[in-house]
Amino acid sequence: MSIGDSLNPISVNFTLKDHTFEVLKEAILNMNIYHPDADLRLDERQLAERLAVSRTPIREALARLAHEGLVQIAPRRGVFVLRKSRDEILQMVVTWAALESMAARMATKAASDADLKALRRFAMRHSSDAARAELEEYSDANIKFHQKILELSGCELLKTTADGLFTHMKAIRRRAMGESDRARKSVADHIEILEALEARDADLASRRVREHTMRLHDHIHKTWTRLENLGSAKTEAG
Amino acid sequence: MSIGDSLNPISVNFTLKDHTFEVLKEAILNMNIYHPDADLRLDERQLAERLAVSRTPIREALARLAHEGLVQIAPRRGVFVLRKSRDEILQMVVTWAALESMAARMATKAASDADLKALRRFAMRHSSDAARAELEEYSDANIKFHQKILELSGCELLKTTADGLFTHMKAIRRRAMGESDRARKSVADHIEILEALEARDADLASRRVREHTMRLHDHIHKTWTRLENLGSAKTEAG
DNA sequence: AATTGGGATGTGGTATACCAGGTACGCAAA
DNA sequence: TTTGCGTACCTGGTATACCACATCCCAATT
Repeated sequence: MSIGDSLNPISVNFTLKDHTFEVLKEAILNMNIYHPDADLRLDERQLAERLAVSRTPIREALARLAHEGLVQIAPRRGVFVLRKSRDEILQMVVTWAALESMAARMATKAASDADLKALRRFAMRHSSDAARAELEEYSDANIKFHQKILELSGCELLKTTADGLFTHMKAIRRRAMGESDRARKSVADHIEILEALEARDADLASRRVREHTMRLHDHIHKTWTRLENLGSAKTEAG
Repeated sequence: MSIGDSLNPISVNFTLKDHTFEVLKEAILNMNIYHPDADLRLDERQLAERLAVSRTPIREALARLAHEGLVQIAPRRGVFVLRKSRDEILQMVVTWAALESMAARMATKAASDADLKALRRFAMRHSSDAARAELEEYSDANIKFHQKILELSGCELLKTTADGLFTHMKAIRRRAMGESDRARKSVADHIEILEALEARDADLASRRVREHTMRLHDHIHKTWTRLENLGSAKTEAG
């Protein structure tokens, strides 16, 4: 045994551009973009100064954010955080449903029994006291359940593509979870999805995932008439 | 009715970055990246000089290409055109199937009778002589048919997301079209999809689109054992 | 002859200066 | 008071210089 056995390559791929991207993304997600008089303008020079880097990495990070749909770059006018309209959110839910239902279909073949057992264990952890559980916590677990299905499909691209929507879905699901009796119903749905997966029934698993997500779609369609309310929770709490 | 109704903002968003992106993308797609000794390295400075712009717009274009998966940027080592493995191509087909089958489902509700009539007219145009038709031409029509379905879903995000895969799918479909009896079978599939749409049968339309695309998946899975052959057609022709 | 260490060279990463287009505001004229 | 215009300033777009790291080559050493 040589010393090399315990040595792994150091992460050498660190770039300011990537770091800046993460920081900005986090900042945007944590700011209340739906507050009526929130400041949505991002100034390249100001950000550069604030993060103590030059404009170059800032610009590349902003370009990436623009590609992900978080900001809009208006040439010579400014960079603005993008408010999602209700319709855009609905489209994201539909697209998510498309990806995850296909993932479920494939998972009935690709996932091992051990995988499904682990998934069931994970889902059950929150089944008994979902209503009383901390919403924030359950919401995270909820998201994770859906991501797990995407992983179990064995198709990385499905997950990667969904991850692009993940940022938005996280906020959406959290918001919707607190409404009416959705948390309890959600748990029941998850169990049914699990059973379909365990039965290796591709059509059924696919359908249940789709219908589960589309219920979120319908819920948003009915209740989120004005999007400005999206960010109000945080505002009122603070 | 005011004059404003017929006035759209003039395209003032021309930037070198965008233009560079298009040019590079076109160039990459037209080069035979699967040729065993193709030069896959892209040099920022060389490209800048060749296109008579500075490195800045080149870099932003390359970053975008990297995000789309066409190139890989290795810090301080170089930018390389990415060869897709068979497995990655298969994943793209699966993801495409997920998006388009959902689109078909929605199209059964969102598309107007006139839309479907136009789609049928379009599909029929190549039905009679698909086998004899110029493959290149039919392949384009084939892609267009699928894109139309995505459009008819009324969900822009579905189409946008699929467009990200479009670049690759185009090459894949074209390559696969010339093999065995796929062209003729493809036409028959399209007609069946159309009939499901016209019957406003969401489940059926969704299933037929999925199975149609997954047939492409299976075909590739079986026949494309070595990916280097992907680019050989052009090489042999030239 | 094989190995190794250092420097030359090339690459993308970053910082910065400058440019052109866009906005806003104030002043002047009607 | 309203309208028109001009200017000052602000923004992102672009060009360019410099930096740190990766690689390759060659000479010095064993």
